[in-house]
Amino acid sequence: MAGSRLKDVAERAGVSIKTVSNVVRGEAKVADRTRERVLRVIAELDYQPNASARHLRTGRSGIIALAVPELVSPYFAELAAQVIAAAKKRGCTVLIEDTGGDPAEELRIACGLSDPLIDGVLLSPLRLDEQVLGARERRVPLVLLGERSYEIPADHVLIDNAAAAREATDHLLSLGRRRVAAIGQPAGLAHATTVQRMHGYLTALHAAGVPHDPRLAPDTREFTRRAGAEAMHALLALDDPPDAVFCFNDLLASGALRAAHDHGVRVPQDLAVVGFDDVEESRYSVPSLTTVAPDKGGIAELAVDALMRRIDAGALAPHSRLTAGYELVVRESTRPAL
Amino acid sequence: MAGSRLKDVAERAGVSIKTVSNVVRGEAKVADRTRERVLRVIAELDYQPNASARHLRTGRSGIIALAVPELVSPYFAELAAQVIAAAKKRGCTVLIEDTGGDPAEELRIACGLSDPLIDGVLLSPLRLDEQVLGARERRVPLVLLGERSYEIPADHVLIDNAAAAREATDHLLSLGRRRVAAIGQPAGLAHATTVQRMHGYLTALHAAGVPHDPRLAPDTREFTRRAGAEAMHALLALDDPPDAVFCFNDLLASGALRAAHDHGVRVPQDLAVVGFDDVEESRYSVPSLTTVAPDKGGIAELAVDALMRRIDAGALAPHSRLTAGYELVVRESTRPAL
DNA sequence: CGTTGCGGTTACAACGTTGTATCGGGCGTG
DNA sequence: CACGCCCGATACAACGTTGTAACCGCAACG
Repeated sequence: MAGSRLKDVAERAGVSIKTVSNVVRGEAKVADRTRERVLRVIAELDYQPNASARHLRTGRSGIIALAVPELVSPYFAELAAQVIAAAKKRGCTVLIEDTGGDPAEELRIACGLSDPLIDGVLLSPLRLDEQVLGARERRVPLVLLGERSYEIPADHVLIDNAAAAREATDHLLSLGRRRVAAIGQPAGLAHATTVQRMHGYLTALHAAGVPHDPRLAPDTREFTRRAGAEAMHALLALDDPPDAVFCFNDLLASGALRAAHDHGVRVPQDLAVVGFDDVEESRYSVPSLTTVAPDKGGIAELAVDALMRRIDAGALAPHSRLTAGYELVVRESTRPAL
Repeated sequence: MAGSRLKDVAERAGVSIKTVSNVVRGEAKVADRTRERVLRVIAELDYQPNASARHLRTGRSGIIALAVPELVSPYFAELAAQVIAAAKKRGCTVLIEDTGGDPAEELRIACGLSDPLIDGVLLSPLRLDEQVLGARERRVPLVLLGERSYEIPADHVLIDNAAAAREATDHLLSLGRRRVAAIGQPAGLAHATTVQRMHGYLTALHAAGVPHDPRLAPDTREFTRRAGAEAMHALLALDDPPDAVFCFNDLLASGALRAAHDHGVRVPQDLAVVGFDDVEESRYSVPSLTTVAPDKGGIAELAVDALMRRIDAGALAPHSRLTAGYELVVRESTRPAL
């Protein structure tokens, strides 16, 4: 039955409630004979622990929240799926929040949500100012996903965006391209991740002795297909348009491919394109997209582990900075046709 | 402070715990003067009700689960975002589960998850057999998303898949195409939604006097880009290949576009393509995709409303069958180039 | 033979909330 | 002036779980 409690099991097994509780959690010592009997009754009654009562007593709910800027963005959807899997492996459930990239919403979540049921939060902040974040009052265990520009008191999991961006740009340069554009430089104040990618891009250009033309790194409002298409459109309207472009994510790249097509520009012959994220659709686009593939599974595992450590350790333990891997996946958008 | 309880508020306001509880929920009568005083203290202490304690007492947690076959599938990600928004509007939170399309997992979820914390479940079953579902024991309030072939005792929200599929096929026929293929017919036993779409496709062919060629509706393992590409590949290898194809979702269509490109087949000139779902990427693919756009917002609203009614009404209330709208969006993949 | 120690078990209280029953006092009525 | 009534507020118990401390019987030890 659905509504069976420790008490029911205890009565039927002829032991005390606490003994059943001990068996369920495998904590204290229980004689083998007793354990077997209890386990049998548990199976018979299909006993399921009541999460709320447990939480009320222990302060642990086994629920963590994952807050992403946009769930409809394929990268975050893929990441969310990985986080759910990683959490399940560790016996907890994930509650997904969609901040819409709104800083107020992000702060609300960093402060523990409306819901005090949450054990901890994985936050992928888009625009949230790091200093505001550092000053937050309610200290819900928190792990940040993504690079941070400032030193802030929180664990975070990241990939080496600068190195990855440099590798992507190097790849374009190695094809002999010299007018290498970048799409993803934000109009206003910079998101830390973006800064890193821009930095990697500039470093690669510099190392190759290619001067940086600011017109090749147009301002980009958002990380969407539309914005990518608009930026590409503008780049192709230049007197001396680029022969390669590094897009800061795959959505931008997807929009860029689309715009190139509209202009009759051939990819990769006239324009080589590299993205970032390796979302699934990039393998099937026309042409398929060369992209930096962050190890999403690794990010999820590291993040969930870090959060669980933080939950156990309290706010005092030192903050960690964990780095996951990445890989440049070369596909048609930078490979000469056969 | 974070940890303030009814008791703290009560002491500070000089009233009993129960009075504070009454003020918080606005249930029983409280004198205006008392209410004001209590509200002021609540604000001062930033009191937040403890969800677990409340749930323990009332049996309501304010958390509903949404179970989808694959969160990484853009359609489900977009739907999930809509559901989260609809639930937030009604003051509850959504816990997302990824069943991986596994019938056992789907059944587990339909039976109330491992987590009895959940008030109710929105389930989008992929392969779960309806009769098994009807026989489930634990009656967690449940609303199904998607068409059901059998009469089963559960609320469900759907769109008229047969009519939508017919409209999509009619559109292809109206372009003068006569060898209209369909991608999405499953190999094994049929998913209800798929049956409906197949039915709509056949109805349209029949109404137009076009004979049905079974070779034009190849078996499809999964609803993925890869499967779409494979199916299209097979179709284009026929002696008399199709001049149009209706794909049962946008992922299949995306794969089909990709395969057409690989074969040097031009879309829409040589092959017109229609998808289903209207996921965002379909607006930006090359060529952009004509597709059936279900009203995802409407589906989410209807589903959450239905679930909340079910939670309130108990298992006894009659089951409802709610229909959301859809729309055929015509884009480049069926529109002659300018 | 009494004491100590220990493995196994139990009783009890608490977590924060809400439903039920009760209480007190001011008011209108007989 | 005594009575009953109703509004507003309160005390208490319960929801299902777990931490703490106590308990019991038995073996080993002094």
